[in-house]
Amino acid sequence: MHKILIVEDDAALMRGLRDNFVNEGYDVFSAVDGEAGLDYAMSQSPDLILLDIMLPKLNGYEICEAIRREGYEMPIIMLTAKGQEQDIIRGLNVGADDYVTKPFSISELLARAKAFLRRHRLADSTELDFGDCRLDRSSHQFFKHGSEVKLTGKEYKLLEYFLEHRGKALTRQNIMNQVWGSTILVTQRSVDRCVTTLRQKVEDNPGAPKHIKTIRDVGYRFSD
Amino acid sequence: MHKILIVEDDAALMRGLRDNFVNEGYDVFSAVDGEAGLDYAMSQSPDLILLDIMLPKLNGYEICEAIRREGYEMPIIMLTAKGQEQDIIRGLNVGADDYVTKPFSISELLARAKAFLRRHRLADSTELDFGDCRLDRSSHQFFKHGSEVKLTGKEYKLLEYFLEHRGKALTRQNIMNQVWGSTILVTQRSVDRCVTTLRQKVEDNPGAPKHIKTIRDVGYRFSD
DNA sequence: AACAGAGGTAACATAGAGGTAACATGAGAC
DNA sequence: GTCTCATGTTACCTCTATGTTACCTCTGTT
Repeated sequence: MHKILIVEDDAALMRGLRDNFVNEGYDVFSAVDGEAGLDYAMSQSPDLILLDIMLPKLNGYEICEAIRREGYEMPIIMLTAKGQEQDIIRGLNVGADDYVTKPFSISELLARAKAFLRRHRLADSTELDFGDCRLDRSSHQFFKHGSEVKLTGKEYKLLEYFLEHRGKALTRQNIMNQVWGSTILVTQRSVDRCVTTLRQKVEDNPGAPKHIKTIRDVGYRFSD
Repeated sequence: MHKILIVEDDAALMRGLRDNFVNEGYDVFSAVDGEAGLDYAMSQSPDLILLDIMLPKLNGYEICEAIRREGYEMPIIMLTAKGQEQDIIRGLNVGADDYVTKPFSISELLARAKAFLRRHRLADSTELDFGDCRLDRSSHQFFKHGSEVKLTGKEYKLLEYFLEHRGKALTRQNIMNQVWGSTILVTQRSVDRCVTTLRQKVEDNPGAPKHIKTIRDVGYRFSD
């Protein structure tokens, strides 16, 4: 079941959108102002966001920017009343994936949303390899040099997150948001600790890690 | 510090705009006719331009067009007395990024300007190149002649600052404010020391630096 | 040439970031 | 209930980045 967040302050439009998406079998959550929308996006990490631009408290651009800044990567579709080029460009610049101009056809919007969700799912390759290791998501197992090494839940999610962002510098905050979820309050040192245990299972020489590198004052980086 | 150019022939409006932007900490430059505005834009390459349409000598459209023709890409916000759609479209067609219709609210204009400047910063290319070197911000790595050279946190930030201000004379005070942060109190000699270590990693011949030049009695300048 | 002042840089001191062991807590299995 | 294991927290230790100082070199001025 896909979770969809709709951020829209026009009650009538909201009702229409909600009904249609619920009908298609999505789990719909709604927010009527910018702040609530941003809060929800951060804490619940929905699979897709429909985002109006003109909103009370925080506008759509600001929300979009904030979401991306925190490292979330779910698709965002902007709903814009104005068709002006500059609005669209501005939206795309702050990290939106697509936009529709009001008034829009619901069926077109549904089609676009479906396409994003499908693509997102397909992009998940079931096997993630690096070095002589393999993470198999279908069986939820990790193999090193051909034999299974048991990972705990957090270790698994952390490794998965690293593998989906190879080569990128990741801050502890990014990692906490994505692996722990931003509703959970844990110390940043918990990230360090989990990294340590993961290194002991993943690295040949955990004291001199080859894959999970520390970037002082920043966070970590995974390299193949 | 962002440089803003205001081209406006109405003295009262100019004063109001200037005061507000100076208050927000921008470096404001002004021109009261089209020719002067264009000259300034070309020679100083400000970070943002506020451009009135009705101007003596050259009108706003002509200036905008000329700036873009010369390859400059800073954001331009048009100030237009007329709200007619066609003026707006004409402005966008000749390369403006946004417009506000007089009379406009100063705070709205400030917000838009801020958004453009911020986006410009975010849209900054993730890779910064010079000579045979490359700073990759997404992975937080520095490469020289194709192989990685490790930079410390300060060295990284200092190099990033240099690269964002190539060719400009930077005083030690500028550097301290931007790289160390103006709350941190350190000796200016700390800047020298950091420059030295950075040179040893960046320059082929640190004793005779090619990129990080000293400007006696002033500070430093970075050149490609 | 002598000097003064600016900047380069080696050497040292130290704060603080991160690794990690040890302990605490809490949930699920049985 | 008890046991076990995952995971968060704390404390301690190590190591490195970085600020400061001191001394040297270079440059420009008289």
